[in-house]
Amino acid sequence: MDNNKNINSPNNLSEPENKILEAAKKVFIQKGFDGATMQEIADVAGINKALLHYYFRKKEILFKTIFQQAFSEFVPNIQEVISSDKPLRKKIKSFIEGYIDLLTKNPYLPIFILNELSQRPEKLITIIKSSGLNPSLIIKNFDKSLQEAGIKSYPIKHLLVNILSMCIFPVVAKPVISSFLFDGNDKSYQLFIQQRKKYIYDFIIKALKI
Amino acid sequence: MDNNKNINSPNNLSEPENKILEAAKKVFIQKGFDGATMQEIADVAGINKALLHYYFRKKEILFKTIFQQAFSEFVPNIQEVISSDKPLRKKIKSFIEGYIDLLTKNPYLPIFILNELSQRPEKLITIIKSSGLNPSLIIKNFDKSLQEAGIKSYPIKHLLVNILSMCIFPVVAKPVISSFLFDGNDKSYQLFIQQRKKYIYDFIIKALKI
DNA sequence: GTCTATATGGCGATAGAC
DNA sequence: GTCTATCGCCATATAGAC
Repeated sequence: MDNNKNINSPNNLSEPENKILEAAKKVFIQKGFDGATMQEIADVAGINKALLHYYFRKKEILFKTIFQQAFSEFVPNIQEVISSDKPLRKKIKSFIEGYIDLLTKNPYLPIFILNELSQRPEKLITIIKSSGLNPSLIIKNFDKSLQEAGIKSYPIKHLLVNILSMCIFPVVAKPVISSFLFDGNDKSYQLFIQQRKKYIYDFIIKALKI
Repeated sequence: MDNNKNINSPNNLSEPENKILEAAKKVFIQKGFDGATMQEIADVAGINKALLHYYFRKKEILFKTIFQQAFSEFVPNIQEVISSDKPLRKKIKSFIEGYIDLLTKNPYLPIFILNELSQRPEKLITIIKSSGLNPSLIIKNFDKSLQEAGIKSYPIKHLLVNILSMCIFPVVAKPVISSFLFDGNDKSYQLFIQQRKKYIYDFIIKALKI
């Protein structure tokens, strides 16, 4: 029996379980699967290694739990935005602003996801497929919006990838961009990212001639 | 004395040194610093661990050598393209096509660079700074081209990042894109990447109203 | 230069007392 | 459930024969 329920917790997990997950998230996202150690996760969680293995029998099990959680955070409420009944321009604007805010709050998330996914595609692809994301529905809704706005000349998958690229890549490539374009000045880089809300939007609107 | 020079080699390195570098590149790029082992590198090179340490005293030294080499491959001849005297549209077109070809040939390169750079920014930033890339010169030349083409309304750094994002991100995010947009079909994904040469170009040209 | 053998340490994982 | 102690393994790195 679990005599250690945390009544104040929003989920049904015991208190150490929550501390472990929080610690594991921090360590895995910062160092990746190979770079993270169970010892460090235990230290951050304020428990010892043995207890870690008591709750999550293997490193891989703990990792997959974290990865799944991270992936669902990384995928925003795009479905919601796209299927709303706002005009197309508003939809695009909301999506960009929301996503850049999300990325600003979780700058390590995308590179973690993308790197792990590159190194263990087979093992992780099932996890991302069970994320509840429905790409064909998104495509369908987005396509409808484009049709209504009279845009037929640009393929929707490329448009979708263009938008995502321009939002995510600058966060993933922070070290290069910050160093080469802003002399390592973090304030300038952060400002640049915020400015992108406007400039990505402008770019897309002009490209689509809306 | 080095009694093992490889006369046929284009560089000045001994034969085992070249085999080691080739093997290390393959392993490091595929598995990252933490995931790679000296044993595997030695195996791929067809030598033993001890010899590895004879030539490169520490894993980190070998890694930095590979990283530097990888980074200079990852950074294309952008300088050359930008400072040529072709019209702006041609410059943009050449750059996109050349870069996508480069990325198609080396699809693991960008995620390797970006991930290692995220995890060890301080240690690697000096390496990328010594890459010979001159960003302010590129900006300057590119800016001149834009001025001549009568484009003043869009900030150059954002434009530069937009172009790079749309080229690089789809390669970095291959597992997600392939799985979600193309049902895991690699042929379809590869075709998509090739199509991007045209669609990225179109997108930019329209956005800039050239 | 190249090898075998080994030192040394940290890793994931488990045993077993409490 | 939580701890200390420890196992077995594999990592980087070195010693020393040839």
